[in-house]
This record gives sequence, structure tokens and C-alpha cells, in this order.
Amino acid sequence: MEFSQLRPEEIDKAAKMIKAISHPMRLAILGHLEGSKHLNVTEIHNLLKIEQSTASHHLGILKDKGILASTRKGKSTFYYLKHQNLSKLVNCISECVCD
Amino acid sequence: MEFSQLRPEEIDKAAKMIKAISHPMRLAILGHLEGSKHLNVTEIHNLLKIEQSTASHHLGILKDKGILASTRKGKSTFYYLKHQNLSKLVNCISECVCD
DNA sequence: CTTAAATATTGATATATTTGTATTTGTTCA
DNA sequence: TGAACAAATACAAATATATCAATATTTAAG
Repeated sequence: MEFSQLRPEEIDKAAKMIKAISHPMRLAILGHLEGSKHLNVTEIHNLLKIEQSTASHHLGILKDKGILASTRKGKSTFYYLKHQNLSKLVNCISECVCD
Repeated sequence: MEFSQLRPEEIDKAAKMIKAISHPMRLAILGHLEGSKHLNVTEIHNLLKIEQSTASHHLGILKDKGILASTRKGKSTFYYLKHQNLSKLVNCISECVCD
């Protein structure tokens, strides 16, 4: 699929997905979820040393924009990458950053 | 390079680069610049049907964040993708959008 | 049913982004 | 030099985002 052939609605969707990951906290979250890891809100909140509500908020954005999915297990909600493609994208980004 | 190994400054830089492309107009610009194309501000302004100053502004953001480079030829400034990696990234995104 | 733990949501505030109009700067050419 | 064109910048208004504190919701355990 050539990017330039995307229709306007698809471009909008792409922009929203990308915007969702264009934040240091949210990129850091993706880093922690690489390799099919599942983490709950408290784990993210502790790993990133941010408020619980802030962690929940960022995870909600990533889920809403189709980057993450979640499953509830008892009291915890575990979040994980929705598509393995995203690992590729994230690696793509790190290559671009490091040159 | 594993994304999760990026240092905080690198994550910040990645976030800024991604944020730069997380806008429908700017994604559309990237679409038009795929395949090593060089376009000037007026061409972008006409293609996207946006104000000249808005086009210049978006191009400036993309350049500032390291996504595009530019060369001046006479009265025109031509913009183009700085790294071919970016085409890959952009295609990566379109795959993620279309599934 | 009550309590406690884990998430999610709300409200408020501060900050950032987007866009258009108007203006300024830079470049060519007569 | 001065007219005309191209691009960049300044400014302002509207909109969107990020964050924390406080509160609400959901679930499990007793």
C-alpha cells in the first residue's frame, strides 16, 4: 500500500494514531510493552513514576486510538500492543532517531 | 536497536519527530514527497489547498524536527524527505492503519 | 454488606497547537 | 533601483493537551 494513495479519512486516522504515540510517556509505555508484554496500570504507574490517573489517562488514549488493547483480570487491567506491526514501527522510529 | 533501550533524551527526540508528523496536513505533505520528490512551498500550498503561510509553517515544523530538509533555488525553497527511512516509516504507518 | 485495592473519570489550571491575516524578508529581472 | 513574486515571521483567537488532586466505579475478599 502506497502511503500517498491513502484517502483523506485514512490520513486522518493515521494522524490520530501517530499523535497518540507522539508523547514521551506514551512512547516509554510502548517500549515497556515490546515483545508481547502485558502490564497493568499500577505497573506502568510505578515504572514511569507518574500519577496513577496520568498513567490511566495515557493508556486510555493509546487504547482509544487503536494502539493498545486491554483485558481485565480480576482487579487489574492489562494493556498490550494491539498489532505486532507496531513493534516494527517503533523500531523504525528508533532507527530514524539514531542517525 | 531495541526501542526499549533508548535513553530518555532519545525518547524525547523520537516523540518530537513523531509529533511533527502526527498531523493530517503534514502527513499529506509526506505523502507528496515520497519517492525522493522535491516540492516548493507554493506547490504544497496549491496541492493541499491551504494558505501559503500555513504551508510554510507546517514545512518549517517538519524541517525543524529533522523530518525534511530544504534547498533554495532562486525564489523557491524546495523541501524533501531527509532520510529514506522515513518512507519506510510512513509505509509502516499505512499498514497499521489498514488493518 | 463492608472494606480495600485497582482503575477510571472529573474538574481545574497551565501550556501548546493550529490557523488566518497582515507584514516582512529575500530573490529575480527589467 | 523598483516592481513582482516566493517564502518566512508575527500576532491573535480558537481549540486541544497534559497534569494533578479529588472523586467515582469496579472487583475481590472477608
